Amino acid sequence: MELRHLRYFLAVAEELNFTRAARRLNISQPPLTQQIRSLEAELAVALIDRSTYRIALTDAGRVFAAEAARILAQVRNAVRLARSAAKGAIGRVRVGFTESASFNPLVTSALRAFRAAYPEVEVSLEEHPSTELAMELREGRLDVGFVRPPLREERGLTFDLLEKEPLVAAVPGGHRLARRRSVALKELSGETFILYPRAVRPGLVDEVVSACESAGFTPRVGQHAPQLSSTINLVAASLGISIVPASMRSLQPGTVVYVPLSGKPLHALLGAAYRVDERSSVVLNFIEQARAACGRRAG
Amino acid sequence: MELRHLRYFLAVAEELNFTRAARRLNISQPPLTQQIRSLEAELAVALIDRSTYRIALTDAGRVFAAEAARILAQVRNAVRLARSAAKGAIGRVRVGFTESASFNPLVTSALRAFRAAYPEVEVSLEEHPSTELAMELREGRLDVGFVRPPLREERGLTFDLLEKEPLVAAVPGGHRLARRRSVALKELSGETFILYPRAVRPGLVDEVVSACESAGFTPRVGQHAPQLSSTINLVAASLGISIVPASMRSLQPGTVVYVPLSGKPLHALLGAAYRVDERSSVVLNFIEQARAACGRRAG
DNA sequence: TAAAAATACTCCATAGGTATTTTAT
DNA sequence: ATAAAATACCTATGGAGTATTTTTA
Repeated sequence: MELRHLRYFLAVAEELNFTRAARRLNISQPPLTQQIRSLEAELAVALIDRSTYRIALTDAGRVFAAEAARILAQVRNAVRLARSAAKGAIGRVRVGFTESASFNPLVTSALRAFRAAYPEVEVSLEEHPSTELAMELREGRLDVGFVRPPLREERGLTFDLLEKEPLVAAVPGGHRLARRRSVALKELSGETFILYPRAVRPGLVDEVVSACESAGFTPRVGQHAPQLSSTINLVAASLGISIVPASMRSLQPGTVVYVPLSGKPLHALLGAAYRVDERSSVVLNFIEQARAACGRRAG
Repeated sequence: MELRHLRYFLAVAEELNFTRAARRLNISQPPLTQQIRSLEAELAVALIDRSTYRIALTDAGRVFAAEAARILAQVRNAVRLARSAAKGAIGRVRVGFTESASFNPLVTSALRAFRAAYPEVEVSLEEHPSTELAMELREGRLDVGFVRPPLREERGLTFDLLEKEPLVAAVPGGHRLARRRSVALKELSGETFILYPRAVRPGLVDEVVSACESAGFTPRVGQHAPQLSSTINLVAASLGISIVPASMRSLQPGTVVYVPLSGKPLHALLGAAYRVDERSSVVLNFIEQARAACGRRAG
């Protein structure tokens, strides 16, 4: 059986006249009769009652005509859906982000913009440590990652830089530097630092440590914190100070003061990572929206 | 587009390998490639990502494969439904009956038996005066009618006799004949009769009137009742007596006594009427069931 | 290099056309 | 007598085959 049989039979069922149906189908009457007969032979069911002058549908014919109409409608719908999917207007995008990225307004505004532009696309969100994100992306369990470079292994991944965000010092409320409008990096040389394990967040740690070394000292690490948010909690508990991306300001547990750094600006980079061979329009549209959100923010 | 394209594409989508898919489809690989390409050309959408060594589905391909699977399942279902309908196992039968037939246990047991045998068939029931039933049947608004002959116009209709039911006298509770085990027709010559208008129920009226005339008197009609059930109500109110089918015994409003008639038996006929050119298996099955119910009752 | 898809052709099955007959009213 | 479906026969499109080349890992 082919769709041709359904199209032809539906025309006959609607016209109840082979000659008119054939005209409507732009074929001649004999092949139409032929096709309907072969359909009936395949089903082993009479669809048309030819015993009367005006042909009529049998019970089976009525049932089959209704089904044929549904099937043909579903075929039209399948075409529509495939075209939508090709344009990236339907489908799914699996987005991952590191904890620190989740505090950045750019990430949330990119998500908002994408949902508005592509309401039919399902967006799933997952938080992972930076090191895991690269693996999830390469192995196809995630499509896009909001990350801070460098990724542990960038093979097979593209990184689009979205934002260079200043780093600021985070100090407890009562700290000697808490009232300052800005602070030079070397003024922190005597402080106890709270940092995250290098294994899980190499980019940010390397940036901070090498900057301190440029300023002439090696930061004394009093405590490692597994999460950026727990870093802030430990700072609030006066266990030390830290250096964090400016967007962390939105996090205010107890009394933590964020003091801009003076001197040579230090930045945390934020961007979107995705597979170099990514071809999904949904995913490419998502990255496009993220870049656009970034442009609006910059401009 | 033809179902062939869907079948072929689904095989490729499942195997992710043209050669294996072709083997599964019992065709060679080049025509399969050819058909998939022509499908993609018609949709103007890439369904398969051929840029890698192992081919992959595009987003659109995944969507289309899912739709293709649904469509093919629906085609299989359409075939199944058409075959069911041809056997008369699904569909609809519209049954009409006269008021007097509705009191007959044969009618209700035929309906019960049919519903048990063909649970998927929708049965609609309508009550109409005998004269209307014939028209409804001939014009195709009903499929089967439980009627008492003669139909006003039987052209185009077949009548299957199901039962010959004795007629009995219906008298008020206090009537002189109420205690009798049986009564001869001529004993009713002095009574006032309650009959139904001949226009709406010719069969029964003619039977009764001609029987009375054979017994040597013309029944004196005191009252016409539009319904058989109102006839019984009028008898209960002592406005007269009547002669009704024995199955009316199930109707007992107030005190009405049904007395068998002695002498030459008088019968009301009950049967099923349907179009002579009826070809619906559903309807033919229904009539078959009615005859079977009748046989069980008789045997 | 090996495995798989694409290309180039050949062939033939069958969808579709034309002419005509049969059927039902 | 007429309208419509069925039959008979023919044509040619395109689906499928074989052989080969190209591509990619």
